[in-house]
Amino acid sequence: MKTKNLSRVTKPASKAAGSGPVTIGMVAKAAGVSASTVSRILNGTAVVSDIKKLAIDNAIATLNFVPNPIARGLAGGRTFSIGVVTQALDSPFYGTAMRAIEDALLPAGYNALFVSGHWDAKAEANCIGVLQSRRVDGIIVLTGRLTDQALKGYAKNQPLVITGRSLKAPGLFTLNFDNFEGGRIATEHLLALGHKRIAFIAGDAGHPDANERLRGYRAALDAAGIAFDPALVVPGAYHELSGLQAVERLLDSGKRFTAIFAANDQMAAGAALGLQKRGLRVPDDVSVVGFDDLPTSQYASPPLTSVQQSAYELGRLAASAMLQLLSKTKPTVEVPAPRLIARESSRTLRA
Amino acid sequence: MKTKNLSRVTKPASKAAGSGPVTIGMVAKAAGVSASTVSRILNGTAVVSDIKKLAIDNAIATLNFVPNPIARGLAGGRTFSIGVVTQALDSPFYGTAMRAIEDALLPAGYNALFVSGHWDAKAEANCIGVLQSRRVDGIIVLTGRLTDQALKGYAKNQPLVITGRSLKAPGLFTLNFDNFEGGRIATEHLLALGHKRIAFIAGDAGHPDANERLRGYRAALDAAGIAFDPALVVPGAYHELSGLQAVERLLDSGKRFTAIFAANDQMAAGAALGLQKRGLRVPDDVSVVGFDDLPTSQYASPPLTSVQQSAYELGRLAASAMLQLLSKTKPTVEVPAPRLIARESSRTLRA
DNA sequence: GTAGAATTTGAAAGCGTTTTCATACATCCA
DNA sequence: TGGATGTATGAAAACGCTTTCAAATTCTAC
Repeated sequence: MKTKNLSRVTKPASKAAGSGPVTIGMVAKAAGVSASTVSRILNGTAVVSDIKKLAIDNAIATLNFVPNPIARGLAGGRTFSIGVVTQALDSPFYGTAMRAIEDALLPAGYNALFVSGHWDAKAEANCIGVLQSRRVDGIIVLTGRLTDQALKGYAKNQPLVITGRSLKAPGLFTLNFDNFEGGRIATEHLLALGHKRIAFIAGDAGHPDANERLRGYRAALDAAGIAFDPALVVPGAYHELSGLQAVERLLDSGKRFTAIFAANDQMAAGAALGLQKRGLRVPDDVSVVGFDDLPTSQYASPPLTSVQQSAYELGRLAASAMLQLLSKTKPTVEVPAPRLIARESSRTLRA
Repeated sequence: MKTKNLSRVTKPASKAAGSGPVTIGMVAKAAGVSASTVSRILNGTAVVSDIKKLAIDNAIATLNFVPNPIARGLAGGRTFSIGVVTQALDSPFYGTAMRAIEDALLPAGYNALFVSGHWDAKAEANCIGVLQSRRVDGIIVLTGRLTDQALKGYAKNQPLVITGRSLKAPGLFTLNFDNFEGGRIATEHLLALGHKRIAFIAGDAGHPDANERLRGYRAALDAAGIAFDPALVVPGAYHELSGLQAVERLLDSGKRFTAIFAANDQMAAGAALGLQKRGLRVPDDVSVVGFDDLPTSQYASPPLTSVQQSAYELGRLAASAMLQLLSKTKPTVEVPAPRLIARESSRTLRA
């Protein structure tokens, strides 16, 4: 009764004389050894004679045995699952990163547990609580708002990989994309096209990424000998609507500009729409550059020039760093440098 | 050593005299009862005297006890986790559905385990295997390619909720969006605007949704007394690029058309881009209608007319159906009817 | 050939719950 | 008052695995 709906796993309904799922004990019996020995080869925790190993491998194969992760978790303290705190399950950027994480973890025998923090430190803390209660073996935090201090604390409980910041602590590995450089090259691109009045739609101020991108924008301006004009910087919130509103505010202010650099692609899309609503063409009247290079940006109308920040790569690296952390080796991964993908939303300034 | 990195959960580091996580035994001792009794009030499986209940509740609160889901899973056969087979972790549509599922499951004490099937029956079967091995209490399959037969089989092992098809079997609940009606109203909308030559960019042929949408398109045409023209139907694959390619094929064929109905928004976006690349304006030269009403479609240039299929609602309903299934009540949820959201990508046919 | 070390193995003790089973009371009705 | 019911509780047995511990075996070296 208790185990009624826990059936054997891989083959919905096949041989296996007994009833219910096949256990390590059944394998042991079939192979003529003890359960301990089976466990040992399962985990590689000790050498067993070749003859027994063969018999066990055989029994496992014929019985179609799959170890029960729940029992494994209870007994061994490892669940072979990695918690992933993402900010939004439905974000195109993080979605891609999640896919990469899954792709990297599954072959290693780990499962990912995705939860979303909704860009809120409190919710994130909650997420981590949930994940810890599920006894995940490690946690990957995609960006997020938790303080460095809190993160360091969590890292004491299980390995932690964090993107979007730089931090050093035991059991913790950070993976930081060079947002400053990204902001710089995007601005540089527009400058090279002859633009001098470049508006910047900022990201959320509480967000380190956003601030770095702004810094990059200013650095490029500086390098070109163009004075920074605060009136050309408008706040945004990383979603389409805020990009649209930012453009309206900009236009209403009467301030002149020939290009817009938005701190992410979603705002850039909103900005492009806002421009078009006011009868301005992209890129003929105003050039637009985004950040992130979302998959859809390639198919926007017009296709959006953007700073490539490969979400897939980020996720992949985060996952492999976690795997390395779990195997007690020092992670060696490194985030690729930002790259500008020029498309049709930006063009040389018309004379 | 073994339990070194499994710490208490909610408060990173606080009271709790002993070491490591607090267990049901510690609660029992603190409350002066047996572990069985604590378990009983935890699960509500038996009445306990008010006096003891109070003492236990108290002990739980002060010790900050959180039951270990792993142990619960082993002993009780329930893991309080629901597996979700999505097709793509990074799809805007399914992303939203996943968010809804998480939103609905978390308050009920359940966690979602997301895995992706990549639109491949074999991969999906694999996913289900993984989920079953994790002993999830139920599985939600978002659309997917598995056969009805296979699904019925899986439903024998644990409750199953499936979207995108209609099927009856014990332990199984389906949630079907009316794709036929959606296809019909989208086409009707274009007809009402005066269009007569309406191209259709189809979805993947192996996909019931896609076929239903096509059926709806044909039905609307029929009702308007317009002959169906196979040359106006081009295949697509539900992503932007395929929409773009479909338009190119259409244009190259020389076949005349004044409107395009794409079987999803992503293809509609690609189609709009393809049109613009060839110097055709949307909606002035060609009207475009999509399907799904993705959040970003509102901010496309121009904003896309689409059939609203609320992914959030779908996810929410799937989750609550699952919860009902788990509590042995017959699910009562029903999918809302399709609704057309008219935006600027479609307009009356110019004389 | 044997003491001692090294290696392979199995029995048994957990891991933290749920659940069964039996016990100790309280309650009821005649 | 006494048996028959019923009800609240605790002890102990699962759940399926890992891991410790000690025994059994094999090897090494003198």
